[in-house]
Amino acid sequence: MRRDIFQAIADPTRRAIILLIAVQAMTPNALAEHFDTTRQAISKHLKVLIQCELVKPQQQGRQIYYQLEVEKIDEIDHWLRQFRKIWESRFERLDDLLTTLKKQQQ
Amino acid sequence: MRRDIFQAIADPTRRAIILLIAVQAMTPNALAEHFDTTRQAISKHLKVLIQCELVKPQQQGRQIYYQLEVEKIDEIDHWLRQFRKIWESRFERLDDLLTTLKKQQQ
DNA sequence: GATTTGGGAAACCAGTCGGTTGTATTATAT
DNA sequence: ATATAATACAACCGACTGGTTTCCCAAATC
Repeated sequence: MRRDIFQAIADPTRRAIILLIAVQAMTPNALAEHFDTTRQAISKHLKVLIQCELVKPQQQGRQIYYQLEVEKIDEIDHWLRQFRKIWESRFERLDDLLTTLKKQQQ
Repeated sequence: MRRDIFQAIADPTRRAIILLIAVQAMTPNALAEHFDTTRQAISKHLKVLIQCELVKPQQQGRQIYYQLEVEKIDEIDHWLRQFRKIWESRFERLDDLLTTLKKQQQ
């Protein structure tokens, strides 16, 4: 299944998970305590975050600490920068954007 | 229905729409030409974008030009800044720990 | 006034999502 | 060796998503 970071951060629970593990790596149980859902639901969210490489599991005994892959957050930044670049030069070169978009779709 | 900007930009077609109208306001028909879907599908995407105030319709005769509400994009930036603040303060805490350890060695 | 054109709204469909419950697996503790 | 704890995995469910098709409305054109 195709996962991308924008889909990953679309869910508010996942955004909260990201902020939590930004402070320190955490286990599913520890994370679940901060939410009003089951541990299994959190596990599913973590699975999504792993699939788009935002998060990395680190086994430690029978516990699994999930830690953030910070660099991945830059992909959001990248899109924002692309957007701002377009916005700032919005009166020039619509054609350039169109060819860029076409390439990205391929 | 509760809409938020993160859900809005989760869809790749909507992200492309945002980039397109960042250059200039466009009508649904004009937008649809750039995608492999029907005008109605694009209209639905625009509806989502309107609901979370990323886009504003502007009637002009029987055509409706959709234009971007740029400031709204800042909400993404805001979350990123919040995230980075947390991430950086994590290292500050590490620094504190390290200086504490250093003091203890002296 | 009839026709065409730009666009919205509704009904429908298959696929996905976020959640639950239940079961399986593995590491620690007794 | 057995019990317990931490977690994954699978099946299921209702809600939502992105898409299509069909229909309707209003503005422009003839």
